[in-house]
Amino acid sequence: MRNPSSASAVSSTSKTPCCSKVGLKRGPWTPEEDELLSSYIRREGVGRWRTLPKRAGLLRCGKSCRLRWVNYLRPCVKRGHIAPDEEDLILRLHRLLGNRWSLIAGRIPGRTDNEIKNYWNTHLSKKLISQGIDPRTHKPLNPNPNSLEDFHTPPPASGLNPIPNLDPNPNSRGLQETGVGDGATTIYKGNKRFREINVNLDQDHSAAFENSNGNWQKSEGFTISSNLGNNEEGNIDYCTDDAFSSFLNSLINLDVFGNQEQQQQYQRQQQPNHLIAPPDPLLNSAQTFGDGALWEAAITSSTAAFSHDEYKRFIDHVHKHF
DNA sequence: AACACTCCCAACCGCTACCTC
DNA sequence: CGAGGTAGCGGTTGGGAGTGT
Repeated sequence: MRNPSSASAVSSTSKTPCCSKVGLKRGPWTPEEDELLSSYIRREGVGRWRTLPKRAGLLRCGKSCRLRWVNYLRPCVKRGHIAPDEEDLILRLHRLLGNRWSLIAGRIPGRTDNEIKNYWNTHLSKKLISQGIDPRTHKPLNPNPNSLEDFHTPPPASGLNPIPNLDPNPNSRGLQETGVGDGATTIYKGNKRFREINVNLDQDHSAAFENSNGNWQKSEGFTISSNLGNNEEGNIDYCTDDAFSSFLNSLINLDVFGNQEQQQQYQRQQQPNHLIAPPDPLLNSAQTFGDGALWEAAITSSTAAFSHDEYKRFIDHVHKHF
């Protein structure tokens, strides 16, 4: 969209981005270019982005082609408005993960990191600010504890809003080609890059609620449960041997139940003469985890079989924000 | 109708980590 | 082990659409 001129000017700096080469087109993609790229990838598959443009007959850099495919042309990309349940999930994931857009996107079927990032920057961050919440830390902008009631938001009209059923068609998101939207996402643990299979949130939800009816304390201990690994169709929706994924989902589920507890507490408080501000669903877990002791215990438990370095980056974030 | 302003989001940039030789 | 190439990430930009005056 920037620099809609057909050929970019070569940067005057020593940096020479791949698409700044003379003769390569930049700016908005035309339908013809989209078709060229789509048909080529349908034929040949993704990968080798560097040489793809030439082979596909495109006057674009590979980087631009990849972005166009990942963010727009992939069949599994879901267009349209972010649903309220998706928004709720983004908020919770962002509080857990920070600006790890690709990691967040990997858990919201059909949404790209770019889309989520844009939505966050244009909608959710402003929404949180309007509620008096720091969008970076999810903590009150005003640290004065006496002002907590000012930023508390009323509970959702529909009541509890646990991790939603985001995708009515479980087959609509598959394990496809490699790339950001391939049903897997790249995550960083320490200095290592890992490929992580997307979690089917529906499965997680059912597992979470199953636990809630029975023994959801399993989640608290972040035990890596093999029960989460398979669904009835036998699809690999959950990477059972990826403890980090399991751990993250445990956090999400724990977040849900943190909300549940707070919501129930709030409802109990909604008796006459109990005009206490409702708990902010966005702060519940922060409050639940309080000084981070529970996080520490949970992380220690869940990482028993893994090196500390692998989780360091994630834990740093957790400690920073909780 | 014309202009100004704001918002949205597709696309690009710079950086980092991994891979290959 | 180091250099170069590649892929992917988060941050940022800016044109177009929408809205207000």
